Amino acid sequence: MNGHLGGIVFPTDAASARRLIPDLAARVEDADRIGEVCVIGGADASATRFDPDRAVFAAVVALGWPGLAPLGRAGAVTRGGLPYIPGLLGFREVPALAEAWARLPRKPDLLLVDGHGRAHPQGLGIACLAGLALDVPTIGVAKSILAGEVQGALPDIPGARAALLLRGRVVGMALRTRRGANPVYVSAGHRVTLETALAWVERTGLGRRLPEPTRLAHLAAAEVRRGSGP
DNA sequence: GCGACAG
DNA sequence: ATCTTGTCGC
Repeated sequence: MNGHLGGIVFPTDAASARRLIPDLAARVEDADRIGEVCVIGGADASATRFDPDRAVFAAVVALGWPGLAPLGRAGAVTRGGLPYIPGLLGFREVPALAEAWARLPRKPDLLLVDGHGRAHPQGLGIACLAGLALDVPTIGVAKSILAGEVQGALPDIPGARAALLLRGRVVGMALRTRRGANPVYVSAGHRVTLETALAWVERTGLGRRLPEPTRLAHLAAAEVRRGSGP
C-alpha cells in the first residue's frame, strides 16, 4: 500500500518523520524537468480541529491548459495519521493527497500544492514531499510564512515580488497577486525552478489572491469533508 | 530557557 | 486548519 508513494514509507510518528527529512530533501530536484503541460492540478486538504481521529480530507483537481477548464477532481480521507506539527505537514497530508491523486483518471503534468515547497526549515515542505511521492513536478503556494523573512517592502501592486530569505538563501518569493490582499508565498517544489513556479502562479491567478488550481482544490477538499462526516 | 511555528 | 453573517470597500 506504499509503492505508489514514490517508494516512501510514510512515518506514523514525528520522530521518524524528522529522521527521514534530510534524505528526502536531498532527493528533491531543483532544475526544471517539466514536460508539455496539458493538465495542471491543484491539491489541498481540510481537517476538523480537535478531531481525535485526525481525519484528513484531501482533494486534487485537474484543469486543462491553456484555459483552465475543469477536467476532473478526486477526493480521499485518511485517519489516524500525524497531528499537525509545523514542519511536518507533508507527512500528515500527502498520504491522503496521494490517494486522491490515484483516483484521478487524468494525471496533471504539474501540480500546485497549498503550502510551502523549499521554503521550509529543512527544504522539505509539503509540495516537495508531494512531488517525490507522486513523481510529478510541484509548486508550493502558501498563505503565510513558515520560516525565513521577506526582504524589503512589497508594493501593493499585482506582480510585485520580494524575496523570502532563510539563512541567507532565497528559498521563495512573496508575490502580490491582488491589490489590497496579503501576498502569497511561492516556492519551488520538485523538478521546478522558483522562476518557473512564479510564472505558473501568475499565469493561473485570474486576478484573485490564490491561483485557480489551489483555490478550487481548497473548495473541493471542503466538499470532501462535508460528504465524509465531520 | 524563550519565542516562532505552512495547514 | 476551523469557529461563522453580515458588512465595509473597490
